[in-house]
Amino acid sequence: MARPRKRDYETLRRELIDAGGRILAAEGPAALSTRRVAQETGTSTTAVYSLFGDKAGLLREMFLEGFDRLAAAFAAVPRTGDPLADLLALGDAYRANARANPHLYELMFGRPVPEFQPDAAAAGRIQPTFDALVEACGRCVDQGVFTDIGAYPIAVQLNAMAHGLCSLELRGALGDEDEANAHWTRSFASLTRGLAA
Amino acid sequence: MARPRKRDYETLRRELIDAGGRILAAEGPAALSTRRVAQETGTSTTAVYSLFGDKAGLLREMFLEGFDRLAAAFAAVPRTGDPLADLLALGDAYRANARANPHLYELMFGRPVPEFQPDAAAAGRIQPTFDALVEACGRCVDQGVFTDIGAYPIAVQLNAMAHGLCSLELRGALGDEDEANAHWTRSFASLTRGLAA
DNA sequence: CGTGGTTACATAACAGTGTTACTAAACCGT
DNA sequence: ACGGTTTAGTAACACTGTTATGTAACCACG
Repeated sequence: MARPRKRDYETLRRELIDAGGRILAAEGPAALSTRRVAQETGTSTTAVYSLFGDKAGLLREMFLEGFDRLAAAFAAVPRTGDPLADLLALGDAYRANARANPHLYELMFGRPVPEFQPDAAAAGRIQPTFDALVEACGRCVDQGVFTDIGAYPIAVQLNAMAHGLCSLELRGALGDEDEANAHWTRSFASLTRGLAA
Repeated sequence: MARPRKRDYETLRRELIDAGGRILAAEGPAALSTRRVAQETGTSTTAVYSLFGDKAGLLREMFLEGFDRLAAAFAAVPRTGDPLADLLALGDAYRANARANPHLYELMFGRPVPEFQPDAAAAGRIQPTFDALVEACGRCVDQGVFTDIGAYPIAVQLNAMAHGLCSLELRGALGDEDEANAHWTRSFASLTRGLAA
């Protein structure tokens, strides 16, 4: 009935997203063009527009891919009997993910590409990963580690601190890796101490 | 000896920077083009390239303009006998400046425009405003408000928290203004409590 | 009082971008 | 075999940053 697709719909989709991620990581947002990702995957710009509708659509998928990776990193954090340690482990996972995918991190939490800013639907995908943080905070409250001002406000504070530190570190403002480590541990020590019961 | 300048060198320079700021605030980074700022100031793109060398050069000046405004906001914060109150006032000034100039804030601390990222010289201009924060932290340490882990590490923690909260708020992730206010006060209450002696 | 030289400025061209018509190609039901 | 329908690639449009080219304005000098 119709001309068959050269590649599987899903594989082409993934190839384009991956190519975008590779270009973004290797050469930054300025090099990320529809022609480039199309050429990189051996197809034409039409693919981008039929699959994603838009360059923003492609960026949206890369954005979501970034959150999938973060969610996977969070899921890999074990749930021990020490909720505070779990919380700090989540922070480490957040940081490691940001360092491993700096450009995706910028795409997710910065605003590096003017063509795209997360819509409500995309922002909704953030929720699950944030829920993991809230859940861990809730366990800290339940076990009396933190004073109960609500798990959500606590999560916001930790999130703000983690994001702020990531921003500074990715910008190189936290010195070398040892210094950055020290800033991270000190910062979360202060904050969790202030949150403690 | 030569054709005289239509406008004063400095005034044209300022007009271009202001036009850039206006466009950035009104229509976002996507609308910020050399043709546009030139047209807006009644001149041609040549002015941008002869004065700033580059679009990145114009962005650089806007970036520095943003820091000048932040520095002015910091300078307007009075120095009372209560260093902790002064510190919180600095935080409020930081937040107010970010809310008043959201696109400049993105240019300064986000990475919204791919054509430009702050070079070392521009980054050096950040120092004075950060020094004001370090100084206030130092006074807190001196008066025994904070445990002495060093004024600089303390400033980094406060800076990270402030930037993290600003990012979340500008993204609309902190709810309406009342909720955002609550998050700000709670967060700095926790952090300063954790830093307290 | 011309006139040449030097500088300022504007226009237009170049390469590259996102985006979208248009056209060719390939399959499958008839 | 053939025709209809869907896919995919090409090329065009309007835009971007950037640069080269041409023109206009002034002043020193003859």
